[in-house]
Amino acid sequence: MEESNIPKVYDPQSFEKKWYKYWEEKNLFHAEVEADKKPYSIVIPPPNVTGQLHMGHALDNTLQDILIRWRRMQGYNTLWMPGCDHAGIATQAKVEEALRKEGKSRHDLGRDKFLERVWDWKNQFGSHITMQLRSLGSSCDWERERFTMDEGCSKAVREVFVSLYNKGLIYQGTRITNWCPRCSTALSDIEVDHETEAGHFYHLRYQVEDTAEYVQIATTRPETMFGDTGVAVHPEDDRYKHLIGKTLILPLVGRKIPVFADEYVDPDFGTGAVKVTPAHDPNDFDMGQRHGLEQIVVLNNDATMASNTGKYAGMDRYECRKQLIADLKEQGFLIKIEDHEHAVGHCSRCHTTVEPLVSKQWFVKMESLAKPAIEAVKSGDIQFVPERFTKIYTNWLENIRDWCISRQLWWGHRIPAWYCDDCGQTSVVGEDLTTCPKCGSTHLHQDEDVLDTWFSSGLWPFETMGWPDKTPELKQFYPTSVLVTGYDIIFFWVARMVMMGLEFGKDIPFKHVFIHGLVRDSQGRKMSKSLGNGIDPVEVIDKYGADTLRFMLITGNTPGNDMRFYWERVESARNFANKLWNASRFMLMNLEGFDKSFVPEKSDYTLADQWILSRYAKTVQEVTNNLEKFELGEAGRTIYEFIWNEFCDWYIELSKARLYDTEAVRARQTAQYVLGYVLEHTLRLLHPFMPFITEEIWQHIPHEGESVMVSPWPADEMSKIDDAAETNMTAIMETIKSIRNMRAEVKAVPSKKSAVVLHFASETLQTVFASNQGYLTVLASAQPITLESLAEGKPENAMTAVVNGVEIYLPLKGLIDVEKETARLNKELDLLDNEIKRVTGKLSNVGFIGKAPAELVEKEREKQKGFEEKRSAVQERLVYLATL
RNA sequence: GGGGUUAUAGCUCAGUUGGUUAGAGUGCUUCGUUGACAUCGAAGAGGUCACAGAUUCGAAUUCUGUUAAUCCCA
Repeated sequence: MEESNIPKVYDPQSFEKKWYKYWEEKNLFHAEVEADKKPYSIVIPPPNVTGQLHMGHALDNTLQDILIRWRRMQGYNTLWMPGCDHAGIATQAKVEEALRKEGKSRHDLGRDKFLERVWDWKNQFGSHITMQLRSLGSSCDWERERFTMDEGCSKAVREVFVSLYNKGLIYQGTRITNWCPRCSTALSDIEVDHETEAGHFYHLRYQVEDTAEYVQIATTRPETMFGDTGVAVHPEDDRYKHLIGKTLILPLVGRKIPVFADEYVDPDFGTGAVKVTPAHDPNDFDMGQRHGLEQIVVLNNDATMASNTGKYAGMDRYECRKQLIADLKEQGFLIKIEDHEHAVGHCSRCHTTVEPLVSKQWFVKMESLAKPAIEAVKSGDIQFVPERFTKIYTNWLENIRDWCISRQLWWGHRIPAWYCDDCGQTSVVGEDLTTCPKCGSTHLHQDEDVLDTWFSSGLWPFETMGWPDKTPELKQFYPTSVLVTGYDIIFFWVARMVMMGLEFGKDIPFKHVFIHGLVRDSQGRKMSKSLGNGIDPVEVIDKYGADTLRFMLITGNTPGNDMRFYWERVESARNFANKLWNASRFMLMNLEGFDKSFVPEKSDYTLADQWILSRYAKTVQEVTNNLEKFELGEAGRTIYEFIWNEFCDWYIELSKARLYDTEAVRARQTAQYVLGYVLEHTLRLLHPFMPFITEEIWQHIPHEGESVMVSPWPADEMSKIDDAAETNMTAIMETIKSIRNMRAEVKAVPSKKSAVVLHFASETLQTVFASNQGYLTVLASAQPITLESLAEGKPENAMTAVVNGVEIYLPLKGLIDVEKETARLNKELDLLDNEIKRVTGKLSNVGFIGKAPAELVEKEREKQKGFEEKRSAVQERLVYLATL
């Protein structure tokens, strides 16, 4: 039989690990392909393999786990596919940092040895984050765990690369890209964060050849001057029209560059004359293409000045700027320096200022891939939750530019391109190449670069299911049901998965995209390492339990919005767990004599039983509806309120009399039954949110089955809804509150009971109260209780309150404080007057009567009646008081 | 420059197709512990729903504008 002596206080440490192990041992997370079962699948947003769990992960995975556990209980064949991302730059940087501590660089080791080190690192620390996900309770199918660098994913990546290349959608080109001097690699456009910085406008003097005239050029980056190959002006700019076609002399350098006209130039910006450096600025690059200008690269990959910059060669870019300005000033080329705010690009990984740089890179042509991806969302095949993110997504895709996918790193999927040293042929093939298909030479070398990490992440929904093979997994679980992720990676990841999914998975990768916000600190700042304001979710789990963290994360916010982390909110969630814990304890302590086979007859149910069962049934409906709408926070709040405000605050109290009376066996058994039914079913409702505590309690109380996590989700409880019981119980509860209120007003001694007289408007209500008056005694300290009809004379020396259909009198032994009582009733009168004024105004408005739904008008009429009845009772009382 | 989000109780936030006496948690005040829980219970104070218009019989909720905060894109 069940154990009844469970600890007095909720102690998550004592059972969380145990249950996770139990679920894994019973293999409850695992999904087999079962063609006849309805599938529900989610692929995890793969965390960085060497990373550690932060609040964002905790939120993201809690949301996924709730959906997965809920659908699993609903009977779906449920797959949550876990895995990690190899995270090119981040992981490589970590290993390089470790090497640096040994005084080495990756170049000292060489590519192969370095990669061995990375794999060692991955094997050593790679399971760290998945262990942390387990401690959160994530019910992932660990048997299927994947890694973006594993064999299957590598195969998929090659397949996709070769296919896109053969379709002409991948090409190699010498173009301007963003270069991070610290990471020493090219970046895609979205890996650059633009920030407004305070900088300067340097006004320089460029002399017109063979004249005394000069053109004033304003630049924010004078050091790129060495790469200038022209100066552009707007064709309609009268100030410069006469110079178009003329030649300028580059200061200090003496090189000759042309003046040309281009619509791009904004005559109102700066001086209206722009120095053009095609190798170091994207706009200048475009102008250079239009006008056939030479590209002169003047910066090295580490952001020092190139050898073609004379005495500045080797200097850091900023050091050079300083020196150069000094030199220009000295030689009279500097006109002035103005303060100027401008947007500067930073590496999203390391925050170093990026350099736009011309280099040879691989690109994906986006236009034809983006089109169907836009269409899939516009047509509603893929739906964003909340809907507003649709616009963000489509706007980005509609203005998309080609995607630079090559990275000058070692850790990642190496580009499957081979170059023939003899004939120069480039071959892109799926298998490692040893002979040149063109000339048969064996002198080949593979492209040194690796692919952008997001290239393989983009294949995640289908590469994890065995693509390119036609696996049963793909057939059953692709497309996945929903993707859960933060709004910060819609471009990086979501959009790319949609494009790749449509192109290669031959279908959308997921039906819904459920977007959440960021978890910020209590001041609303982003949690970050540099600020040191991050809260470690593992610390919260250790101190308060995973259930507490989960519940805290999903309540008190709405989908798509950021939230703040407060320890007070953690405590509040913990208190809720403790409340549930103790409610269960209460039940276990009163289980003696429990008969599993006992089922009450309809006539056995008390009003309180009918009420809580009805409330429970409505809770099931509401929670299920909210989950279907992805309103997980609302769903959680609904269960919270049911458990705390209805089940604990009222039903448990109402059940006590029957439980303590061991003589009336049948009544006691009915109470045990209802208590057990509601608690056991409520635990199921709560299980997706708080898996551990619900399992721990569920296993203690009477139950069927091996785990609450695979017990059926409550459904079809409609027959339990009983509106009459709810109305009657509400009247009793309102009456109890009124009596408590009055007792508090007169500072009644808590241990002493008060006599109460109740007058009823209807006989039915009087009967209901007659058979339930014990509740008033226990919960409102009312005794003796006199029940009379409204027609009876009113008690004279008494306090008064009115609830719908009931007038409540609290006769006082001594004289009542006429002044205080009058003030209290006058306040009540004011309140009622306001309400009556409002309702009457509404009801005398012909527009309202005519246009509002009849049901609503009727409701307002009833309200009016209720308010007026109360008012006259209060008024009558005031008249009486005035006579004293 | 373009776009998004937010503005409701001291604080953090709910309020989902327009109709509630505008809610919760936390904090605050008063009272309460021999039988689930002080990680608790009871009672209470606290809001011109940012501002100005518009639509409507009716607006915290829809629309427009203003202000402030914040984010994304360029």
